[in-house]
Amino acid sequence: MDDVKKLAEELGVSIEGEVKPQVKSLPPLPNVDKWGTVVTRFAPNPDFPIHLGNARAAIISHIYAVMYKGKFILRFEDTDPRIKKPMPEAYDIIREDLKWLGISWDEEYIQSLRMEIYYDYLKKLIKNGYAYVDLCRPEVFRELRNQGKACPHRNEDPSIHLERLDRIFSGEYREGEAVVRIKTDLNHPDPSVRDWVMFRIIDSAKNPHPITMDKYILWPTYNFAAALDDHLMGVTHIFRGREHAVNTVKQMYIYHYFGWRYPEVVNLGRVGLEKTILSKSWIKSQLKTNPGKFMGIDDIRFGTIAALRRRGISAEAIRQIILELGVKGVDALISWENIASINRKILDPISKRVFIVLNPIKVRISNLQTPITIKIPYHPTANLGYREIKLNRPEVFISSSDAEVFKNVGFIRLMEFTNIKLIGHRDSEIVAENIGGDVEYAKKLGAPIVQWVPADNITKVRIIKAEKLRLLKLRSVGEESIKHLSIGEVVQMVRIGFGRIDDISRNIVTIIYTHD
RNA sequence: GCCGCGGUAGUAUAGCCCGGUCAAGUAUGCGGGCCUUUCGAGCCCGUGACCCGGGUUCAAAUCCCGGCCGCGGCACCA
Repeated sequence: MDDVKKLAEELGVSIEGEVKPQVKSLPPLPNVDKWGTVVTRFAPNPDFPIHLGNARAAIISHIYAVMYKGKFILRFEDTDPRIKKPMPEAYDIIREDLKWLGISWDEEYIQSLRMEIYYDYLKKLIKNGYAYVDLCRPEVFRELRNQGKACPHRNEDPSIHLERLDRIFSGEYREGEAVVRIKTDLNHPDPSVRDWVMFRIIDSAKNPHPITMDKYILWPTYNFAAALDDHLMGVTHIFRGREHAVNTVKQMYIYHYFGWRYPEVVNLGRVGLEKTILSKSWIKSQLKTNPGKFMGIDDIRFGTIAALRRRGISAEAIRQIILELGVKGVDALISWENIASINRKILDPISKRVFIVLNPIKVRISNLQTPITIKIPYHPTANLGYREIKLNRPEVFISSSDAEVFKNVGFIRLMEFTNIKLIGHRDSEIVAENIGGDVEYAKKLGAPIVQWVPADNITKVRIIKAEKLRLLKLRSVGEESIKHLSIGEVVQMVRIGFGRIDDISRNIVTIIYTHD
């Protein structure tokens, strides 16, 4: 042994398997010195729980805040009670998901609770002639805007607009009848930038907001609320999806009018997860039209954080994957192979090993004294304790695929127990003889080492597995100790793969298949 | 159509700003070996990539131009 070590040293090879940190670090942030303290934020829309793509912005923003000893803010952007109506439970689910991901925040804001602030600044903009209340019909405005022409209301005196604003507040206009626009460049190459909408009327009696109910009818758009808040909250670095690129251009106008400095922006590419559904709106519509076909918002075929957690993917694995993607603006499709490999390495040292047999075939063993109790450690090296497997009668189950091998080889080792020799088989039953001996003997015989379960002392196990977009349910049997695991625990089903205990009832344990 | 972003091995990523040290690093996958009472983990070795075409330069993955391909935006959504 020492010779090996010495040789390794001479060759400059490490045989200690020292833990390479391998923690990929993020590149430095631009212009940190010009801002002083780094302030980042994660600003989800609570219309649905967050998914892996959202988590990317959250994790990166949080890590940078920590890296620069700055501040991290959580801000719920819930200013559309009509089209993206907030889901009341989502606020808490998102908070929980973030905590689970290891993200903590220094400040939290909910935009629907900041309406008065938005109105204040809106009035300032109107007063100074930077914004106006537009009474044109949408089609009319669009027509003019596409030609680079001003709508007739644009050049009216600020006092008129202030007055109209009051009338909006008093409910004189209905949805679609008035809108507040910011004055930008009517010849901007991107028509959507031209005098974009800062506020619109939403009939909150018809579409009450879960937090403020029908208190407000004039709602800021994303671009107004986010732009204002980023400044008011002192955000210095913004990480958001590429789809927001134009929004930066739009929001600059507000900053320009107020004389503020726009934060540094990093546009991130979209994240996809192989064979998984990420789109919030898609998931939402599926759950609405086919509720019976799914396991809920955390159905393991979805890419929500809740789903990944339920499947047995660790928060650490998600963080590593996200870190590996870096801060590029290119889209990335994460493969399950990669995620599984990372997750495996995290779970392998800490998860219990248990015996589960798929498609059980009974093996009757002669020359075996029963009852007998076999004590097996839960983990080969980590100290996770032992479980006992009781055999009252000399009969065990092995999987049908192992049974086939047994028939060919003639010998097999029941893992951690004993070696047996094939005597014969009929129908769905194998007859064998206990020949005893240790692992070395099994190796000498060329006997495969397989997991097994006592035939008269089993726990029924249902394994749920995501196969692309289908859900497979595998029926199997496992050792009795499985019943005593805790829900949420991730175990390694020996020679099958990792699985998370999803449910334990008197007669069946449900395990969600994580990955190989 | 218009505006914008990007294209490094099967997949993901480093390098590109500040050309040479890049005959391109890492992870995963794949092939082989070792270890191991798992088809898991670990350890060795190997495999495999700069979208295409021009230009600048002594020198280009890196800079410039053109093309192709992919993606995003063009909402009274975020």
